[in-house]
Amino acid sequence: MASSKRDHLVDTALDLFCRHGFHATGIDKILAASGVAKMTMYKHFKSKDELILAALHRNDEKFRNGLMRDIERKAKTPRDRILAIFDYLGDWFAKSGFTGCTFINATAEYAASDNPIHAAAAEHKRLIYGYIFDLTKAAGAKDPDALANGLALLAEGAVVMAHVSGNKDASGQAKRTAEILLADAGV
Amino acid sequence: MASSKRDHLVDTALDLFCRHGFHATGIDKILAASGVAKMTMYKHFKSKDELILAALHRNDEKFRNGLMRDIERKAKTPRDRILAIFDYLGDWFAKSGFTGCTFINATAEYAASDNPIHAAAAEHKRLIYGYIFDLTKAAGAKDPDALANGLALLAEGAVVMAHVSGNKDASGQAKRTAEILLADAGV
DNA sequence: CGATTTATATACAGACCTGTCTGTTTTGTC
DNA sequence: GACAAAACAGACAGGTCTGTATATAAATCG
Repeated sequence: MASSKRDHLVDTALDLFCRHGFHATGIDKILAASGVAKMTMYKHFKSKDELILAALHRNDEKFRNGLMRDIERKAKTPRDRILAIFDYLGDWFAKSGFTGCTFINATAEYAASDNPIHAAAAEHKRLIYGYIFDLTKAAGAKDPDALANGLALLAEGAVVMAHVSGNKDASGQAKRTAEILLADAGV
Repeated sequence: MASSKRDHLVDTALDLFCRHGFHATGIDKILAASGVAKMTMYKHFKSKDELILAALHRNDEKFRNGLMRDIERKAKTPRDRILAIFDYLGDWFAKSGFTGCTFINATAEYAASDNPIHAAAAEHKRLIYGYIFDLTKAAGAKDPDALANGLALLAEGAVVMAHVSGNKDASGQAKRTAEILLADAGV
C-alpha cells in the first residue's frame, strides 16, 4: 500500500501535536512513535511544516465529519441540530484526552496571519461557520448570519473555557445561552 | 535599582512570548532583545518556566487593570459597563500587534492541566469571570451567574475568532449578541 | 527471476536549546 | 575611597532540533 505509511505518520503526528503541541513535538518523537524511518517521512513530506499541514487537514476532516454525522443522526429539525452542536461539544470535552481545539492551538504557535498553518486553521473555522449558517438559514431565523455568528462565538468560547479552565459544563452553559438566541431569532 | 532589570526582562519576555510563542522564544533571544546578561536573568528566575510565569502575571495585571480602568471611565451604569467590555475588545483587536489572548496561547503550549503555566491561565480567566459576574449582579440580572457565563463565552469566542480568522468585527458581533442576553435577563 | 521502487538503519551537519561556570566590570552605599 | 552587591561578557556542557547523506534490506511487479 503506497500511502499506508503516510497515513500512519499523519495519524501519529496529529496525536502527538494535540497532546504536546507543535514546537514541543520533534520529528524524532513522531518517527519513534510511528516506527517509520526518517527518510521515509522526508520522502512524503518535504518539511515538518508540511506534515503539520497534513495533520491539520486530517483533523479538519475527522472533526467536521464526526460533528455532522453525529448531529444528523441524533437530531432531525434544524433547531434541534443547532442545539445538538453543543451536546457534541460536551461529549468531546468529557473525553480523557481533550486538549482543546487543535486549530486554536496551532494559531497560538503560528500567530503570523500569513503563515500557511494559521491559514489552515482559519479555513477550518470558516467551514464550521458555514455549517452553522446553513442550519440557521434552514431554521428560518430572522437574521441567519447574525444568529450563526452568535452561536459560533458561544461554541468557540465553550471550547476555550473547557480547556483553559477545565470547565466541562461550558457546553451546557453555551447550550442554555444558545436557546436564548434561538428564541430571539424566532426559531 | 534592584528590580528595574527584572522588570525590563519580564516586559521584553512578555512581548516576545506574545509575538512568537513560548517554545519558539529562546532565552538567548530574550537576553539579546533586553540587553541583559544571562547570569542576571538566572539570578532573578531559576528557570525559563519561572520567567514565563512572571510574564503571565504581569500580563494579567496589565490586561485587567487596562480593562477595568477603561470601562469605569467610559461607562457608568452596570449595563453600559457590560457592553463596554466588547468595545474594549474591539480596540484590542484593532491594535497592530494583536496575537490573541496570551493565556489561551499559553494553554495551547502547556496543555497539561496540572502545569503551573496552565493554572496561571485558568486563574486569569477566573478573575475575568469574577469581574463580569460583579457587573451582572450589579445590573440586577435575573440569573447573574448564567448571564455572566454567557457573556464570558461570547467574549472568549470573539477573541478566538479575531485571532484565528482575523475577524476584527468579532467584538461587534459579540456585543450585538450580548444585547440579546441582557434583554433576556431583564437588564 | 530481475528490476525498480520503497523502506530501513545510522551517522552526520549545523544550528539551537537550557542552564552552569568563571572571571571582570560596574554600581551603590557606608 | 573602600567594600559589597549586582550586572557584565563569554565560554562551556549536554542535549535537542531539522534536514541530509549513505548504504542496506524488503517489497512490488513486469
